[in-house]
Amino acid sequence: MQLDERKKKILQGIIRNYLETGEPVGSRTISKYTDLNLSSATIRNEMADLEELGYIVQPHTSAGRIPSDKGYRFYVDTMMAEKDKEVREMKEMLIEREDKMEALLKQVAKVLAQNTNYATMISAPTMHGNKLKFIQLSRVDKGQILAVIVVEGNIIKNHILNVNEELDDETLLKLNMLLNTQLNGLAIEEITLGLITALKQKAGIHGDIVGEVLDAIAEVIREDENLEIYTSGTNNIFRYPELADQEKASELISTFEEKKALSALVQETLSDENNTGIQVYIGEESPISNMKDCSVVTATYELGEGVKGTIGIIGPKRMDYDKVVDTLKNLMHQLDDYYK
Amino acid sequence: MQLDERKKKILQGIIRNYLETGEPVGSRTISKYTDLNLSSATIRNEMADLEELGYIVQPHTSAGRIPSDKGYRFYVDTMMAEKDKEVREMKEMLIEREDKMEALLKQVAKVLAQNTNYATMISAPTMHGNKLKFIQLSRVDKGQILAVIVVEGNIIKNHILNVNEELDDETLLKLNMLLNTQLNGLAIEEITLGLITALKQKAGIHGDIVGEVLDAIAEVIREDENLEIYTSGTNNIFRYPELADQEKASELISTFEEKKALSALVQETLSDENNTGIQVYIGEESPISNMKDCSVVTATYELGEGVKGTIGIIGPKRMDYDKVVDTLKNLMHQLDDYYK
DNA sequence: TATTAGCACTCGATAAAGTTGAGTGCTAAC
DNA sequence: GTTAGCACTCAACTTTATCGAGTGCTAATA
Repeated sequence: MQLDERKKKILQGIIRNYLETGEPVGSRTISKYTDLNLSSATIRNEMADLEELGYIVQPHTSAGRIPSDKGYRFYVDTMMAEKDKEVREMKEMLIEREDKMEALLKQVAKVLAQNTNYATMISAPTMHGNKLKFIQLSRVDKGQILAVIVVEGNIIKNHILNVNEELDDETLLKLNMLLNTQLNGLAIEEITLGLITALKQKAGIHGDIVGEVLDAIAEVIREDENLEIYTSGTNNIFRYPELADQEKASELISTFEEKKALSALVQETLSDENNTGIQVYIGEESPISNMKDCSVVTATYELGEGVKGTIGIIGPKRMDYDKVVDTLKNLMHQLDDYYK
Repeated sequence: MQLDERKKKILQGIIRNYLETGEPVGSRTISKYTDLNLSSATIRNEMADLEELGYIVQPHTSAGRIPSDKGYRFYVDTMMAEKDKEVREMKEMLIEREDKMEALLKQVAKVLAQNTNYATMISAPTMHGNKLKFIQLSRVDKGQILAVIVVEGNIIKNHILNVNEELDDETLLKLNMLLNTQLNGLAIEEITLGLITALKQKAGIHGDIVGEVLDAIAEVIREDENLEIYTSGTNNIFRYPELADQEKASELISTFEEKKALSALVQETLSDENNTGIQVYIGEESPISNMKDCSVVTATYELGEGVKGTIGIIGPKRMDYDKVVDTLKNLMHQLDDYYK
């Protein structure tokens, strides 16, 4: 049995209606709701077929039908390339520019949550494959050296080193020269053990400090691995009764708080090769088991030169996929423009 | 009518029992629970008195009694200066040192939440009254200058300035010298308009850049005003049925997410003059209206020289005040040791 | 052959009625 | 002052009844 045009229309009607109301959809509703002019009895027959095909399910014997994961998948896959809604409000809100990446990301998460009424997350861009742009050592105190490390994409990391020896200005200058000439322009992966040894040797008696700086750089990478994730709109889950019961809500909220779990989602999204930009995970498809009752829509944004991050929207399975996808697309263009 | 010794014992019994069970406490329970050897009838008489005095209330006619805010207040005020429990586990967890303040604070919030089973928050230390320690301008790119600002307490802020003019190394060095000699050691409040004008004049044609750096410093302060707050254990509120219904949970969770509201709490705590270190807000006493069904215990920590922050524990009114206070005291010692 | 009207049936949701039991206040006796 | 005893209260829970949206199936219709 195949999905003919009429079945598609009915399925679409069921899903649309369910997205709106969150209640199981009965045959009579569809009979009136669609422009097919069929009686409820006919619809019932078709619905029985659709159920057999696995697109819809009955929560209990005498109830209407709700979409199965397969049904949602069908809907998302086939019926989504149309609309072009305005998200002007968002544009305006984003215009309050923020120079700091962190603040910007938080802002994005917030605006997105407000706009969609779903929970949102955004990961800070990882600097995988990125190049060191600048290193600066400064003495801030006796025995304390501040190392500032700038990576392409203007991601800045600070690190304070405690040193025993007193360093005079001249030595510091030399060390700075050395580090910058040797390391700038290198991708983090390119800093090999051989290079490190050579560097230490050149630094002579101050090899220790060079070692510490390199450790700091390594730490920057390590830190980058358990990446920063900002969330917002967590309490939106209470808008959807199917997620709002205590057990589920508690689970979801702790998932949001414990960013580690979310990073699985980020990794999954970033690692996808044939990435068209936007992905939809429905129910069990999600890499996070706690989200089996949710759908997750993710997008990858890029701030030039491989600096990539992920935006995610988490809501009930009956989320408004059209709107969410549009919103994300729009947002990605915004970000592109922003870091032009 | 006054609280005699027996009434105190009964009140204490009621509160203790209620803290444990969360259920209204009846006269028979107290009759058995305490070592007073009184019948339930006598207890009933005493309980009627305690109710009249406002220390306990009946949720409905034929139920046991629960403590009123006044009852909790009495309990907290009088019965809290004794115990000395071990919080060894926490000590161990904290030993995994983190060099970055931010990570440390997050860690503290998390450990605290795990230890107490309440929701926790911690504010990053404000640098009110603090002194500039070090300023460094570096060229990271054509037309891009990185300004690193270090304040006492080793709080580091980065700021990228976009400049039109090309700056050569020598000029940069001069500017660095100028800024450091003129500004280092000054409290942020001491940078007056007069000083700014003088600085710009000295910088000559590069006055603009000095202006921008000062703006950045100003921004550091501004940023400091809407301070960083880290939270953890939000989902612990689901452990307490009296907070876990949808409406309350949703409100509380959005309060936690919207850090602005929490900052009211921080301000309140920090501004309290006769601060003995730990404060308890019961129900309506809290500066955050959404928390009228909670109790909040706050502590002020200090990392030397006026760098102060706030730790807060938010739970139900029937929270285990003894344990929480102990834990906080202990933690404050830890932090003291840490930044000795 | 596809569609539809009709009907008996199912079953969650809601309401109504009944039951239980912890807890109270009051009184009278100790 | 303390306590035993008793009638009373009332939230919580259980049981029963009712309702109605929705179904599957059958037979009639176009």
